[in-house]
Amino acid sequence: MSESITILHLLQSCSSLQSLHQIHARMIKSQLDHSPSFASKLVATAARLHAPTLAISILLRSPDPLPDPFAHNSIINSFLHSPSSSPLLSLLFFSLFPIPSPNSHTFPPLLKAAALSHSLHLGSALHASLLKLSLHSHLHCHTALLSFYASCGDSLSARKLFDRSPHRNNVAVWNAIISGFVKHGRSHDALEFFRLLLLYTEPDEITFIIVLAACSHLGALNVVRWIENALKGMINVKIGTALVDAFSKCGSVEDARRVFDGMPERNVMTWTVMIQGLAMFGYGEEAIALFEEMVEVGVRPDDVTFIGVFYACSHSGLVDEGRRMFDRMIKCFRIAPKMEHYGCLVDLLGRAGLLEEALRLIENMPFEPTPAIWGSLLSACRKTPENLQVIEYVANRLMEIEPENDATYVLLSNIYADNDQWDGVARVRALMKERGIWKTPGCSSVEVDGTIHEFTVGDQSHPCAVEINEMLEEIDCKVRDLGHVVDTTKVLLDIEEGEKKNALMLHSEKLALAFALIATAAPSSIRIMKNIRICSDCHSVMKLASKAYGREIIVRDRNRFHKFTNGNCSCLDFW
DNA sequence: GTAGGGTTAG
Repeated sequence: MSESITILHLLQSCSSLQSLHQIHARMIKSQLDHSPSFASKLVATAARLHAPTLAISILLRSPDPLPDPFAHNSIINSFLHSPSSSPLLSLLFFSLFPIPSPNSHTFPPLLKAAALSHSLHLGSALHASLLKLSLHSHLHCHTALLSFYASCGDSLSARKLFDRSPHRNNVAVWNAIISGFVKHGRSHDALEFFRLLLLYTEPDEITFIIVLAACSHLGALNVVRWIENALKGMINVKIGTALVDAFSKCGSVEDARRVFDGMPERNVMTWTVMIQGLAMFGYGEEAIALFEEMVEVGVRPDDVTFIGVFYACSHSGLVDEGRRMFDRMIKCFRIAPKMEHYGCLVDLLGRAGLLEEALRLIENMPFEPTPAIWGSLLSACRKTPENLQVIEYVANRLMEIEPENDATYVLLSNIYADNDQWDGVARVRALMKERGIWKTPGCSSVEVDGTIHEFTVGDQSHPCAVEINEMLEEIDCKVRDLGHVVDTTKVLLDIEEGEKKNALMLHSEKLALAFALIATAAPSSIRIMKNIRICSDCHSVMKLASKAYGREIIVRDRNRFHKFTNGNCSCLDFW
């Protein structure tokens, strides 16, 4: 075998930088390093081994310029994928080392880097280059461009490209735009596009995974069921895990468990989503039991699994179990606790009223406490409003670090309201006004006959707005008939003076409830999903409405479910 | 001829 063929084979199978150096020495000895095609392969091999800077140094030492873009493309890719590198470096390399003749392989990774660094400027410049080179319609460049605009939130440009796309029979183009919608909280649009996709082409596994994420945000249980049916018999670990997760997040832990039990193969993610699903619904003991089963069958839990485990403990008030699990995570599984784990533990202790222990934990953490840690203590404090001194201390710390974060103000205001301290509420609201803080509007969704209806606070844009308002009044009357006085004060505080009457129960989840009551007949249960950061105070209304209308009402507030039946709530949280 | 697009839990 000639030396050059041997070196080609060696480069192909090279798996360490040490052997790369040896091959390089051999190339110099046989003077092959002067050949542009060999130099190019050497550079590409260094890039493949996640050594982009070594690749650049070989590139610079190569005697002749390399006309083939292969070596440059490999370095761009290497900067994008090397664990210790930043995507911006691939863009920097591209601008500092111009490629003599860039091709269709050059741009997709650069566009991905621009998307990852949220740089609309750099991406638009790449778009211009693509147009200049007439590469803009090339399938992979076109998809990458579309994905770039969609994931940067420039949906107008994304839509423009998509509407004129010559590749609308290609599923990747659809996946790019649908995933862009999901990333920007427009899951409703994502589902609309999914329906449209079915008219043009066949969805693939990636489509289903993206769409299942959209369903999870919206609580589109029937769409998840439809997908499960469409996939009959073709459920692998990935799609099965996504299904289990989507079913749990849509409020059907039973369906999640059914899919989980039927899976022939499960990995750490599958177990983790099932544990989380049980935890979300308040089945803390079951979640812990499943964790033990997981360990017993030999699946090693990771750091995310423990988030689910702590979540289960805090949701079900299992304080000792939580403390034990924290020790076990460190000692038995050698997992170093991250900030998120401390956050969970702080939440658990805070909810149990052990504020001093929670504060001690924060002080003894090996990291500087983040706003998220203080925030998790503050929201946990809501369970024990009698500790107002600690609450005010924590809230003040938070307002110092993050004066622009609306969640802190709203939380503190709600805690004062829980304690009937209306002067406190007024103080916080005045502070918000003074500092120009805007509350992020909450958004709730409800599925009726497979269609998702979305509502924001005070939303009057629904076609049935008139009926919804009448229904809200009716709910109010029925609830009063039950002999309970609805405390609407907290709701009214959000609204300016003079609008009190109309403002009654205009929180987004109440609008969703009123619509669902009009649109569905008893005894069907009502599932309302709320994707926001802050809890609002609709709990008592939901409780009473479940009794007045004989309905089961399930409300998801972020990742916690509250189940209301016949005037009772099955969750331990907060209330 | 090598490589390139859409993707998985808190």
